[in-house]
Amino acid sequence: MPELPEVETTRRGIAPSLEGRRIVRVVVRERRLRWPVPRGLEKKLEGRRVTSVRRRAKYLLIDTDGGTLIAHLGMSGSLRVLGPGAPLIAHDHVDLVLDSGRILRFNDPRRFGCLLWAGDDPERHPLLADLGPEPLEHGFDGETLWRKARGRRVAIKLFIMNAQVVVGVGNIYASEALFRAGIRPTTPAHRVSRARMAALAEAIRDVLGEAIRVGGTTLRDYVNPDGLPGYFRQRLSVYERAGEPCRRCHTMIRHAVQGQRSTYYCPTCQN
DNA sequence: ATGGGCACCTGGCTGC
DNA sequence: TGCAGCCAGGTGCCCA
Repeated sequence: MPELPEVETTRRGIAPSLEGRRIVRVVVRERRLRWPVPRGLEKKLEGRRVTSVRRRAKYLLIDTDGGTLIAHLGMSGSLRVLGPGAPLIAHDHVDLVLDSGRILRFNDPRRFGCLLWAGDDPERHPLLADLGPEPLEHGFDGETLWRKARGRRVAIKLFIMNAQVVVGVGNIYASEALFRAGIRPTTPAHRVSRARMAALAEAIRDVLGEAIRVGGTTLRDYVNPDGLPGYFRQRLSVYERAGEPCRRCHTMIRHAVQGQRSTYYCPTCQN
């Protein structure tokens, strides 16, 4: 569920409670996530001190003085920081108990998320090794996009959702960024001009940045580590607005399916 | 190498 | 009220 803004909001929410704290106990109630929670993860983590909490793409990297825990929230996962003795609810799969008494609790109804051990140098982990640039950092611009699009006939929406092209752009923000850039989602990637790729890169940065600033998008069940929703939903231009008027030109927003996923666009503003 | 489709899972909503 | 069917913030993997 969470895209980059929701993962970043999660990171900012949990980091202050984790950094500098020691993990005193790890409780795994359900190992069957996207990949099984490794046997022995408890032993790896117990007694370790958290040094930092970082994000790469939609992965959270919890660095300790003895290696790094990789966490992914999948479609329905969340991490919350709770007080001692907080009651369990359905799908509370894993707890990291801290020396402060607080608990970092991983909940994931659909179990598409994962918790994996990366040891030192997590960047070399197979899941992270081949990732493209971070959209909010230097090294991502229209030129990068344009170059990678040479010879690529895939639809531009699928192209920007490809983590080898750029990371962190999921289904909501792909539609939103294409609306802002005025590009039809079905346009083959290699047909998008340099100038429009520049506009698209800027739109991606803008929409992700704005979403982070308001705590991400809550459509159904996303909550940040304090249990609060994100407020970007009311700023969505097209996502889940099929049949409603475009905020810019009042044409009805349209729905389409690409790669078995919903796409939304304005047929007038996006060409 | 590229593109397309499937799989993994639970829960909420819709319509008969 | 019950239930089948459809849909959902992701992404690795298999096949042509």
